[in-house]
Amino acid sequence: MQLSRDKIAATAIRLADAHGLDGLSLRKIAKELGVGPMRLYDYVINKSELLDLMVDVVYARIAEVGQRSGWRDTVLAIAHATRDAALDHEWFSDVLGGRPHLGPHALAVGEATAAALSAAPGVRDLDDLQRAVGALNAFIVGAVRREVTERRTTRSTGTDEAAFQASLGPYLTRMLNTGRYPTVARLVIDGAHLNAEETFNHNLTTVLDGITIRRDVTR
Amino acid sequence: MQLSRDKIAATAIRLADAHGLDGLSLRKIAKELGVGPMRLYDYVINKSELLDLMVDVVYARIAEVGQRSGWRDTVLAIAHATRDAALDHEWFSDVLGGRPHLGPHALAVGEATAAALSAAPGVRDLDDLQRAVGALNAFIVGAVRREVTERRTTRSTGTDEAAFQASLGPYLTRMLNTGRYPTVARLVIDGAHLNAEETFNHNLTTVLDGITIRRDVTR
DNA sequence: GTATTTGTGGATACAGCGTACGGTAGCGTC
DNA sequence: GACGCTACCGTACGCTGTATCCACAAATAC
Repeated sequence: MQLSRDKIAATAIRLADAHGLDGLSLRKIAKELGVGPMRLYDYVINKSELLDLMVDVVYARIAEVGQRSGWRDTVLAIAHATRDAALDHEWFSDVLGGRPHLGPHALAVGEATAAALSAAPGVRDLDDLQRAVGALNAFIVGAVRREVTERRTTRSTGTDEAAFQASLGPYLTRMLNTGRYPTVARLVIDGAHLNAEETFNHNLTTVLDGITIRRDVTR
Repeated sequence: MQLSRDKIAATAIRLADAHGLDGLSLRKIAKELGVGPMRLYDYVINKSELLDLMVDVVYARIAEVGQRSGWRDTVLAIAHATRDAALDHEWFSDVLGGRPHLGPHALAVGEATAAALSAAPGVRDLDDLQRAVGALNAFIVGAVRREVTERRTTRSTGTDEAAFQASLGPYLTRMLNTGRYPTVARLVIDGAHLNAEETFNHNLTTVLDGITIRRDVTR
């Protein structure tokens, strides 16, 4: 079977989906492909480039959502596609924001985002656009990371409250019982019921609202 | 010289500051402390716990900003302290949002943030607070990561335009010259002049504005 | 004072990692 | 037939986190 960058990236993604980024090694990818580890270096400069490749494959999927009718719908679609991609490929969130995304599909997503935002009210010039893109991307990166991290811990601890109490509880409940973190305690105890997607949606709206507000004093 | 968790964490932080998280190893920390690598395991369960330790030391510094007069000043102070800390300890941004922050000082920062936000207009109940904290933290995490990543690439490529063109240019300019990314191209070419701190400030205001808006239809 | 237990620091070892390097087999060209 | 070139391959190096064993010193028991 003939190797190729695409095939290598595809199996790397499959392995990373299954065992996380830490569990991913060139040796395992090579073994999965039935070749020696060094064969991969004929197609890829080093592991970091392979990661870039994997990332851009994911961006390709995000870029598929294409253009919607209005700027807001487009932004919403891209944001949700990014979130969906990160939930399918949790390792993606580990890399989000941590390296420049310069692959062709990543650039396509960036272009679509920027083009949409440039049509938003409150985005008057290039500086506004620069900042709007920054704010939106920052939120998406942070929100997705947060959600994936949360999902991982609840998966490792178990979903029900009893298991949670048993694993993180001893330390965390002791901490919260000190009374030094009353607000956090209330959030932890009472706040678990919120739907993740709804929260993402709501906060995305929050950020977009902030962007589209015309402020008189801009700083 | 007597070892301690604090001393280990301190030297680990120093090494990580100097050589990044990838360049950090238990062996190097031990050598720096003049002991065998296995000694560290008397104070720390594994490398991951050491990382948690390091993270909480940084949060201690962030927590120092304490309470300001109004909720907004408090939030601004915490956000800026987080940014400052990440710029001083770039590895901190690699970890931001990627693992639960449950150390005492991290909880203190979370408490201060949540307490401040609970006094913000537009935050009416616990659900609002939960979402506001999420939105704010997401933005901070994303913005800080973005800034550190950007700083790293400009450092590795060189700051002036010529060096940039030489290192990333061949690929990136070729990409941008395809004409498929016109908006991104304009941003890259024209947008480098913005001050980072100002941008952070501006976007932070944007997010806070979004939070404090009272929306009639909340979803 | 001697014997025995206990704890503390060190050295060694293992499995796995990314990747540098040297060798070999096939093949087109003189 | 000889040669250089290219595509493949296995081996090897230095590094990682960490488990395990071992020596020695201090403390306790008789």
